[in-house]
Amino acid sequence: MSNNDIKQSLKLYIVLSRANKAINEVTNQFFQDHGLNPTEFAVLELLHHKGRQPLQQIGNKILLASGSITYVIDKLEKRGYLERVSCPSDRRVTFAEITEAGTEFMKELFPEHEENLHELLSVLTPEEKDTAIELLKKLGLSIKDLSY
Amino acid sequence: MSNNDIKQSLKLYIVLSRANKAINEVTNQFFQDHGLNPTEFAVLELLHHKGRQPLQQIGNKILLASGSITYVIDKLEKRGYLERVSCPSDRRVTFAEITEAGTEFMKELFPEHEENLHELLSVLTPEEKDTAIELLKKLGLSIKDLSY
DNA sequence: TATTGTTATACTCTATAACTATA
DNA sequence: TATAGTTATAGAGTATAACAATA
Repeated sequence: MSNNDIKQSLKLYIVLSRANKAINEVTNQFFQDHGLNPTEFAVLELLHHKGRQPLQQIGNKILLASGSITYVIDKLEKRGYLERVSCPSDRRVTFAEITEAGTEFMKELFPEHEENLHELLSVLTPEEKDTAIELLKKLGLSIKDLSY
Repeated sequence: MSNNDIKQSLKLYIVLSRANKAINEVTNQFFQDHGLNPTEFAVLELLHHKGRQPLQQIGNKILLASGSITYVIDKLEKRGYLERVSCPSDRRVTFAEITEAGTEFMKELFPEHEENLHELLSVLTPEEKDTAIELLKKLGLSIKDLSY
């Protein structure tokens, strides 16, 4: 493997990092303008799109320890965006369920989030986006596989 | 603009985020194995490749407030990887300069970092990497422009 | 007056460990 | 015994504001 191949990989890493960072700066600011941090948005998005979830599973999906989940869920519950619901069949389990207010909030927020992203990515044609999606998907899956 | 275009952009955002996250999990672990966090690696990399820098400018380049820069530079100085050098022509200014030990450290670390990345990206052919570089570079630059 | 860097302080987020209650 | 969630606690990293030295 040549030195040029190494440099090419480094270059790809740099442009990938920069593109990701540039997008995140915009989306994180958007979340913050609406009183959320990225973790909180991730939780609300999960509950909004996938329905109520046991706290444990939320922690697994967004990679957060149980004590940290309690903290995040507390904050969102205090703001009225979700509520805790006991599981009748297993009384150890608590679901987080998005409230009416939380649903309204996400119905407003999520399409705006999508449009922000669409605008940020507008320099690429639909064909270029398909190409990028294919390459990045292959890359992401491959790296996940390598990690196991 | 159609709903499908919006969904395509969302999809691109998701695969981009995931690929980036997958890479960062590996590189951050690599940094941590060598006693550094990503910010500290970024500072050392800057000094290693671009030479000594006024503290203020380091803060600008890696987006850190002046009080936080003092904290990071303190930590790296205590480990012997850099030292503070007064600027003779403007006595308000302090440079951070990488030491011999820091240089040796980076001469060992950086090629290993590059090889790790190369392996992580090995699922893509050189041609695919060139395509990805071109698209992501265009994307990153365009978003930066949109922010101003 | 403006700028550089330091100090002191506080805050946010996350992890860990001990605990309670269920299973 | 094992699991779900809470509580208490600690730590890392960052930001802010007040400050001293210098321009």
